[in-house]
Amino acid sequence: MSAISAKVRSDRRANRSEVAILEATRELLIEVGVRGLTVEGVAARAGVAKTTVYRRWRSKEELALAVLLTMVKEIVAVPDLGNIRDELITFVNGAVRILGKTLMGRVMQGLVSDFAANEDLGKAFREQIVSMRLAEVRRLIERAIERGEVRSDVDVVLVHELLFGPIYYRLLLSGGKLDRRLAERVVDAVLPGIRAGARYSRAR
Amino acid sequence: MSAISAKVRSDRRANRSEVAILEATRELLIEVGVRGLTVEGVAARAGVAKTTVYRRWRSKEELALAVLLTMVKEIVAVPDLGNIRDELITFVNGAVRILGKTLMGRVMQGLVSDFAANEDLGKAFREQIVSMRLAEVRRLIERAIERGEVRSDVDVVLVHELLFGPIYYRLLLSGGKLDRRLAERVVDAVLPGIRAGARYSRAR
Amino acid sequence: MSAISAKVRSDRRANRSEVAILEATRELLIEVGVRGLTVEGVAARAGVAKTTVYRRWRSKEELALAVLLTMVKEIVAVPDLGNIRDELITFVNGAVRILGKTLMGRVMQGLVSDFAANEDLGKAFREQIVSMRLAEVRRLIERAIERGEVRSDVDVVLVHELLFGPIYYRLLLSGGKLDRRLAERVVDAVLPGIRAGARYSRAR
Amino acid sequence: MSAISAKVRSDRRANRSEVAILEATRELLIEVGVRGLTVEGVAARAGVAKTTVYRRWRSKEELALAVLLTMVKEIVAVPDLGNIRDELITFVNGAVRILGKTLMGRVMQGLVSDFAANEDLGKAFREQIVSMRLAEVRRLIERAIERGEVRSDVDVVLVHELLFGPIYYRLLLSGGKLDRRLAERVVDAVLPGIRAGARYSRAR
DNA sequence: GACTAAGCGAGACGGTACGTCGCGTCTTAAA
DNA sequence: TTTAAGACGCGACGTACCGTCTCGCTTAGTC
Repeated sequence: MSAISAKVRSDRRANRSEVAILEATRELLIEVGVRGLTVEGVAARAGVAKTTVYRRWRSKEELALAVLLTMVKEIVAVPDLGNIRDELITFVNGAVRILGKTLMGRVMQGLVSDFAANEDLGKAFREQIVSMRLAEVRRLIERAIERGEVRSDVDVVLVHELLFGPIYYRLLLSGGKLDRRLAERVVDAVLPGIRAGARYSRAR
Repeated sequence: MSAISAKVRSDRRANRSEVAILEATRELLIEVGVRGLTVEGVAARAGVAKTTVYRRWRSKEELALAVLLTMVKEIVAVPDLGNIRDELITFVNGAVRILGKTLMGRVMQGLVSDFAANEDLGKAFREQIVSMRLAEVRRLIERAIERGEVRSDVDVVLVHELLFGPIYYRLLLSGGKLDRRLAERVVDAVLPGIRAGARYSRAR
Repeated sequence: MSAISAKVRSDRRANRSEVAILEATRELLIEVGVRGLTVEGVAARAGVAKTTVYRRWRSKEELALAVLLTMVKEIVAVPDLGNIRDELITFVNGAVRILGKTLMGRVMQGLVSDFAANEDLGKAFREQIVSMRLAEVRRLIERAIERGEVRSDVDVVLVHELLFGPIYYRLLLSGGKLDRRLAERVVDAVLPGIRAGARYSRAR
Repeated sequence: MSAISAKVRSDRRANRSEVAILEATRELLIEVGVRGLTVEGVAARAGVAKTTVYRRWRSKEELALAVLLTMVKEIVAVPDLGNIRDELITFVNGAVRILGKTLMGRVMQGLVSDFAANEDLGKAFREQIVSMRLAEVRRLIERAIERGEVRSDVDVVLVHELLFGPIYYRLLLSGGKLDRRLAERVVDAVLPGIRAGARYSRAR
C-alpha cells in the first residue's frame, strides 16, 4: 500500500512537471510560435530542468505536437442531422474553426515541415488526426448511403481529401481566409460528384 | 553594342557565383533536404564565401525557394485540347509530377513552414506559384465557359483550391501517393459541380 | 567535509577547462602574440568549445590579461637589505627581468592599447599590478625614511613613476634594452632627489 | 614647363584624395579612436575608394600614425631661457599638453601596441618622435653643461627616459593625470641627479 | 579635338574571426 | 532515484572588415 501510494505520489510529482511543461509550451507557442519555441525556453518557463523535458519528449516538435493533439482531440462525432450536406459542413467547419481561430493554425503551419522530416511526427499526425477525420467522413458517408443521398461507390478517401485539402491549402499556401463560408462552399462543390444518381463527369 | 557586351561580361562574372551557389544548393537539397541545408555548406560546396551567399539571399530558405522557383517556372499554358476535363487533368498532373517525382516535393515539404514564418517567402511563393496557377485555371475555365462546358458563375478560386488542395494535402499531411490517377480522379470529382446545367447540390 | 570534497571535485572539473584554456593561451601568446591570439584558436588548442571560453572571459584580451597576471603575481616583498638603494634596485630589476626575459614583455606590448580601450582591462591592470608596485615602493620608502636614508616628505607616487616609467618607455616606445644595468642606473638617478638632506633642485 | 604644370595639377588631384583621407582619418580618430578606425570607414567618409587608401598606406595603423606625426611635428626647439630647469619643464610640458589635451593621447594609446607588432610603425615612431625628443634633450643638456649647471658626464639617453617615461606611464598604464604640475615635478626630481657638483647617490 | 592610358569610385569577392544561439549530453547536489 | 541546475562540446548563425580584384568612367596630356 505504501508502495502504491508512493507510486501515486510519484505519478503526481511526474505529472506536475508534465503539466507544467505542456502549459509552458502552450504559452510559448502562442507567444513565439513553433519556430521560436526552444526546449531551453520551455524548461525555464516551466521551472523544470532541460533534462526533464528531454526525458519525456525527444524534441520541441514532439512537444508542440503533443500540445496540438490535445487541442484536436475535439474531433467529435457529428450527430445525425438528417442530411449529409449539413453533416459535412458541420464537420469540415470544425476543422476550419480550430485552424482559423485557435493556436492550432499557427502550430500546424510551424509543424508541417517536420511531418516530412521526422517520421515519428508525421506518423503521429496521420494516425491521430488524418485517420480519425477519414474515419468520421467514412461514417457520415456510409450513413448518407443508407439514406440514399450518396452513391454507394464513393471513394471516401478522395472525398476526405477534397474536403480538407482546400482548407489546408489556404492555411499553408494561398493565405486565403478560413471563414464560415469556406466549409459550406467546399461541401457544396464536392457533393454534386457523389450525389446518388450523379454520374461521373467523365461518363457524360 | 559595347555597352551590351560589357553588361554581358559583367553578368557572366556575377552569374558565375550565382550559378555555382544555386547548383550547390540544388545538390545539397537532394542530399540533405531543406532541413539539413546550411549557408555554410552551400558556400563551401559552391567554392564561394559565406558573405557572397548572404549578399544575394537573406537566408537558406530564400535560397531554397529560388531553386524551387526555377523548377516550377515550367507552369506552362495548357493547349486547347477541346474539352475542359483533359485540360484540367493535364494541368493538375503537371503539378503532381513535379511534386511527386522531382526534388520539388521534398523542398516544398521543407519550406512550407517557412511560408508562414517568413512574410517575404510566403509572398514570393503566392505571387510566383499560387497566383500563376490560379490564372491558368481561370484561363481554362473561361475557355470552357465559352465552349458551353462549364457554368458561367463558377468560382474560379474555389475550383483552383479544390484541384490543388488535395495534391498538397497528400504531399504534406496524409502521405498519400502522388500518381497519375490522382489528377484524373480529382478533376472528375470537381467537374460535376461546375458542369453547365449542373445545379448546386444545395438546391436539390 | 563531504561538502568540501564535493567542492573540490567540482572545482577540479571546472578547472580542467580553465587550466587547458590558460595553458593554450600561454602557448599561443608565445607563438603568435596578443595580436595573433584568437578565441577560436585558443578553444581549438585547448580542446574546448568557443562558448566555454566566452563563458569565463569576455574577450581574448581578458584572457591574455589573466595569463599576464598569473605571471606578475610574483611581485614579492623585497627583504630588508639594509639600504634603500639595493632594495629599490632589487625591486625594479624584478620588473625589468619579467618584462625583458619572459613572455610578459610581449604580452604587455600587445595589451597596453587595450588598457585604454577597455575600462575593465585597464582597471584590472591598475589594481593588480600598478597599485601593488606602488604599495611596495611605499613600504620600502617608509622603511628608508625610518632609517634616515630618505627625506620624509617624499612623493611616493612620483618616485614610483620615475622608477617604472623609464622601464615601460623602453619596452613600449624607445625599443631600448631591458638589462640588469637599467634598474641600477634608474635608481641611482632617482635617489639624489629623495636622499635625506637633499634639497629640491628648485630650492637651489 | 607643360610637364611641370601637369605634374602640379596631377599632384593636386592626388592631394585632394590624400587630404580628404587624412581629414577623414582625423575625424574618425576623434569619434571612434584607433580601435574603431577602419579603412572602410575612412574611405567612405573621405568619399574615396578603399583602393585609393591602400594605394597610399599599407594599413589603418600607418594611416593613424601619419595623422599622429603631423600633430607632433610641433616638437620645436626650446629657446634659451637662461636655466635648464625652466627649459626642461617647457619641453616636457609640451609633450604633456599634446598627450593630455589633444587627440594625440588617445591615438598614442591606440597605436602603442602596434609599434611592437609592426616593425615599420615602431621604426617610424622612434625615428620621428623619440629620436627628435632625445636630440632636443641633448641640445638642452649640452647648453646647460656649458652654463655649468649640469655635470658633464650626464647620460642624456637616461635623462630623456626619466623625463618622458613617467609621462607615458601615466598615459598608458597608471591612468594618472597629465597636468601642468607633472612636468615641473618630474624635472625637479631628475635634476638633483645631474646638477653640477652632485654625486651619484651610490658614491654616498 | 579626338585619343589614350592612368587613376579613380564603386563595390563584389574569398576569407578569417567574431560573439551568439540553442542543441542534446553529461555531471553534480539536493530532495 | 529522480530532479533542478547548469556546464559542456558542438554546429551554425549572420556580421564586420580585411585586402584583392575587376569594372567602367573621368580626365589629363599627347598626337
